[in-house]
Amino acid sequence: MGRRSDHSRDEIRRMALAAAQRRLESGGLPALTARSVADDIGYAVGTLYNLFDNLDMLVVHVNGATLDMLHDELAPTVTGKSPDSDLAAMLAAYLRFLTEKGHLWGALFEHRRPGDSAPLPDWYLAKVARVLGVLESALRPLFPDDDAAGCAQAARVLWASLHGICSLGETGKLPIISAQSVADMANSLVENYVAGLRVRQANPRAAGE
Amino acid sequence: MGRRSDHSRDEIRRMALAAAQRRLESGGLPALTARSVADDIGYAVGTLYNLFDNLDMLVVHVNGATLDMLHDELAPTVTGKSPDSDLAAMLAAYLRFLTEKGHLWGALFEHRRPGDSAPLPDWYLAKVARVLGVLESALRPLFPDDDAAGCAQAARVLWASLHGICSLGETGKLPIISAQSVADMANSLVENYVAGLRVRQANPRAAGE
DNA sequence: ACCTGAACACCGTTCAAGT
DNA sequence: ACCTGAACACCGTTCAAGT
Repeated sequence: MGRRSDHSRDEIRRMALAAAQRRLESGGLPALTARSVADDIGYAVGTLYNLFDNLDMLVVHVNGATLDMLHDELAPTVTGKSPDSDLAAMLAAYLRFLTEKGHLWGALFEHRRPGDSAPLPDWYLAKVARVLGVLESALRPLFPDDDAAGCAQAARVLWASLHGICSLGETGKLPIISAQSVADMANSLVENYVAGLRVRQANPRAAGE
Repeated sequence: MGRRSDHSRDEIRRMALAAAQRRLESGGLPALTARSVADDIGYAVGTLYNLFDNLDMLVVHVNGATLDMLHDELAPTVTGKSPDSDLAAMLAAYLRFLTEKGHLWGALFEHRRPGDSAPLPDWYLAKVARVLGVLESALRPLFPDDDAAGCAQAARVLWASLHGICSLGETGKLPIISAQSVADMANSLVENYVAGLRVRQANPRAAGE
C-alpha cells in the first residue's frame, strides 16, 4: 500500500499507547496483544513494530505512564506533620489506586521482559525513583539528619514488602492464606515496621530482645 | 494408533510431572509447554489432556510438590529456643531455597490461572497452610496464650511481605529500586516487624508514639 | 518513506480416527 | 480404552511487496 499520512508518526504512537492502556485496564496483560492494539487504532500489526521495538517496549511505556499517575496520587499525601499520619494517608491513596487501577498497577510487576531485552531505560528508572522518593520523604523524620541512607533503605524495604501484600491481593492469592483484607494486612505491616524502626532507632542493639 | 501399555496411567502421570518440574527448574514457566512435556516423556500432546484437565492443573500439581519441598526445608529450623534465632534460621533456609530452586519457587506466584478455572483444590490449600504453620509456630512465643488469632495474622502479614521482597528479587526488579541485597532487605523486614510486634504487644496503644 | 498483510514459528486445546 | 496427530484459533515478529 504505502504511507497513509492520516496521522503523523507521533500521533499513531500516542494512539497505540492509549489503546494499549485501555486494553490493559479492561482485561489485564493477557488482553494487550499486538493484533488487538493494531485493530483498535485501525492500522496493520506491522505498523506497531515501526513505532516500538516490540510489545515489551510498548508495555514499558504504558507502565511509565502508570508510574506517573501513581506519583501524582501519592505526592499530595505527604504533609510533613507526622510520619504516622502521612504514612496512613499515603497507604490509603496507594490502596485506592490499587482498587481503581488494579490492572495498570498489576502490569508494573506482572510484566515479564524477554530474556534478551536491554536494561530498562533511564527515564523509566527515574519514574520509579520518583515514586520511591515520596515514601522516603514521609519516613524522613524517623531518621537522624545524618542517616539519609538508612531512610532510603527503609523506604525500599517497606515498599517491597507492601508490594508483596498487594500483589497477593491483586492476583487473588490472598484468600488462600488469610481471611484478613489487603488493607488490614498493609496497615499491620506499616504500623509494626515503623514501630520497629522507632524502637531500634532509640536502642540500636535491641534486635534480640 | 491405540493404547501402548508401555506404562500405566499413573506412571505416565508421574513422568509428566517429573518432566514438567525439570522444564520449570531449567527455564521457568515459559519453558513449561504442553508440547515440550509431551516430547520429554515420549507421548503425544493429546495424552497430557487425558491425565490433566489442562496445563493449569499440571502446574498446580508441580506447585504442590514445591510447597512440600519448602515445608521440609523450613520445618526443622523451628527449635522453640527463641523466636529471634528461629526466625533467623528459617529466613536463611527460605532464602537458600530461593537461591537453589528459584524457578520452582517463582512458579508458585507467577503462575496465573485461567479466568474460568475452578478454585484451588483443598489438598493444595492444605499444603499452603502447612508452610504457613511453620512460620506461625516460630512467632507463637511473641503472643499471649489466648491470642492465637493475632499470631496467625502476624505470620500471614510477615509472609506476604517477605514475598514482596523475594519476588522483586527473583524477577530481577530489585536493582531497579535498591542497592541492598534480598537478604539484607528481608532481615530488615523481619527484625523491624518483630520489634514492632514486641513493643506494640507491651504497649498496645503506642502506634502513634 | 511508510504501511500492509501474508508468512513463520510458535502457543493451548480438541477430537475424529486409528488400534 | 487409550493414544495419536492433524486441526483450530490464537500468539509475537518479520519482511517482501506495494504506493
